[in-house]
Amino acid sequence: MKSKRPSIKDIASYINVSVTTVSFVLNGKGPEMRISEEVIQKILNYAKEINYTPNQLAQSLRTGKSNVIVFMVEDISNPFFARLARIIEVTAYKKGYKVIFCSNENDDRHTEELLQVFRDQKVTGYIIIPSAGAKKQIMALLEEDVPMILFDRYFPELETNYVVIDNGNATYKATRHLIGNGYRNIGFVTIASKQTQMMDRLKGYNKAVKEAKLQSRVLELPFVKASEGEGLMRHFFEANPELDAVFFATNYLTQRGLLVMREYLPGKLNEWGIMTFDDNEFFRIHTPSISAVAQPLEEIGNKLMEIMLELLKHNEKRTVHQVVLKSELKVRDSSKAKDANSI
Amino acid sequence: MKSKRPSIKDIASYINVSVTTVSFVLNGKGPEMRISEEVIQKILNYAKEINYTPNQLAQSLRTGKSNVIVFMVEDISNPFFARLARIIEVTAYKKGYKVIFCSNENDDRHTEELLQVFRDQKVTGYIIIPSAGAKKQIMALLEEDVPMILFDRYFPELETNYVVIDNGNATYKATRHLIGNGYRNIGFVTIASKQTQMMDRLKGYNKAVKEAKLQSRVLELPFVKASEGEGLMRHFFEANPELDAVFFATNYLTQRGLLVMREYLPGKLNEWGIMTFDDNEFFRIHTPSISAVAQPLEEIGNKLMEIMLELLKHNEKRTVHQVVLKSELKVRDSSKAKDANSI
DNA sequence: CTTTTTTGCTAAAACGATTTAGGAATCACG
DNA sequence: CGTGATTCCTAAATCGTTTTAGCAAAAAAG
Repeated sequence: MKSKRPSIKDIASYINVSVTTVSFVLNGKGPEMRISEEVIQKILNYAKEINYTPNQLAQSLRTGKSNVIVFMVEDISNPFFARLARIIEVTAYKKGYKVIFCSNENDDRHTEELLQVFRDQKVTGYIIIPSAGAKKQIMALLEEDVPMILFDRYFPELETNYVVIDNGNATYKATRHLIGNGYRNIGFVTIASKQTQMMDRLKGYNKAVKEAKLQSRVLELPFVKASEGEGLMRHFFEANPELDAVFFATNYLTQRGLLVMREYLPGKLNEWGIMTFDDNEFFRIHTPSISAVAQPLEEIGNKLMEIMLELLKHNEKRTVHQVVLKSELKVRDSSKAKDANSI
Repeated sequence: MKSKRPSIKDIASYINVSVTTVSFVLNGKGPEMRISEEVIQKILNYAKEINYTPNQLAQSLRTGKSNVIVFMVEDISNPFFARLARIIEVTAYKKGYKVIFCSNENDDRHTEELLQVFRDQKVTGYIIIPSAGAKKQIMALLEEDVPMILFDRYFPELETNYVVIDNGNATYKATRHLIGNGYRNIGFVTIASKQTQMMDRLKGYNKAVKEAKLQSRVLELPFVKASEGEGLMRHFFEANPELDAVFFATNYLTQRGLLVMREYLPGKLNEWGIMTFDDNEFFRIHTPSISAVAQPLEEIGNKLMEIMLELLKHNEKRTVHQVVLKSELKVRDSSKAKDANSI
């Protein structure tokens, strides 16, 4: 019952031609190789009839290409990445590629280990959020000349393909929105990081604040355990009693921050202006609903795959694809002028 | 520069033995095959020295095993699945397996298509949340006798491995908890589904309610678009003004439900008892914080991989692994007796 | 000193494709 | 008719492993 799946050989012997011929035909090289129309048709028909699909392992072994795309993010359980993964998945499968997801935990060694594994697998393409110090590994990949796209962040010194968003401008605008709604002492909570996306966000905030002649109040959390981060946030909030708004630079920080606020400064939850980077379904549900800079997930995912497919088709390294997408400010309750309420 | 990665052949010619010998040694069959200790050591040393790793494609082609584990869920962007994915990922990579994630959208055709793709790939093992009508496909896999574990739900009629949680009991207890805190008219919002996990939850609720001689008030949402679901929920809430608590049977429903409540019955948010199945970071952050039945994610993930590795080692189909894990009730503000507040 | 057994290894086929180099017929042309 | 071009196809190598079957030399047994 468990009949082996048909191979090229089966087709060959049935039609009474060589496997070479069959291979040519199935790869569309029939005409080019001057295989007669008659034979071509016979092969194609029979292949369809027995529902032939090539053994990808064999194909990969021979060609050195595996039809596997690696999608490496910081942490696949982060909703932002998970949703992106979903979008990537759909297009990839449609085009006959499989996707391997993995999380590098923003750790360079981990990144390196994973890449090592994949190198052995002749992975066809990489979509990567590089960890902070992964420049070396990315350069190595560049040298290997395998299709690769960075996203979320990139190394300005490297000529890589990338898809990012306008972090600076988005943060600038969101900060201005807060200012426009009457907030004057806006805290900015971010993590200490030299990575492009975080630097740009900080710059955007500072620009808006300076333009408005307001004071910049930044808390740069060292990359620490959640619990410690909460302590530092609390201290920051309490040490700056004049704060009337806070801007969290990533969704992760917002989660922490909201908890801290509810715990220690419950009154401020509805009083302060609150803004976050990276939207999330729960920010809509939260009371008050949280205003957010929303990354255009669909667009990012589609763009990534568009570029990837392009790279896979004709790997012309002449053109580097560098895309910056616009993000959208979702204005919700948390950033509206509170005058009405503050009776 | 781009030196080819070493193959078994390189080792063979360097040591001056046949590839057969090298293969035996590298597969630990040296002693068994009576390769001299001296040669074994030479091979192992050299292999380590040049940092040899086998070409998995070739290995897979030859052995018919691909070292790829498929992890199929409803929707990888659902936080519950994403977090589980993360846990699976860690163990799998540690053991030298790769994981391919995919989403079947709880759609049978989609499940079938995906499985078709994977069958061609000689996937080593499957961890699957089956879509409602995927019994046939699961049976087909069973026949192929490839390692497979279902989770979250299963088909009682099929003798498959599975890992699930005690849906019935957990819901029963959570409902009793609500009752114990003084709630008397508890609505149960679920989706119309004959799948084990949903049926069990409904049963658990009904049991608790009946035992307490309370009335069962169930809203079974047909599987519809979010927007329609919200309309139905709203109607349900308004048509049952005597409600004083609501139990959402999945995290997805809770999201919708909280939005509906905030929109149309804002007063009830702090008044009603609220309980949800599937915990989530945001339920902690929410005001009021939402009580939840938390699935033991770590345990589920670990158990799945434990069984999978077991199956991969000695595929003895004699024993079927069927595991039911306990879930934990996280009591938060939303289910505490509200008497104090209702001045 | 044969014969048998054990030791220590290897040749070659196989997995299922792709691709290079070329061969046999047929045809065209002078 | 001889030569060259064209048409249509194929043999065989290759990718990097695993595995079966077996061989030569040394050791043990008789």
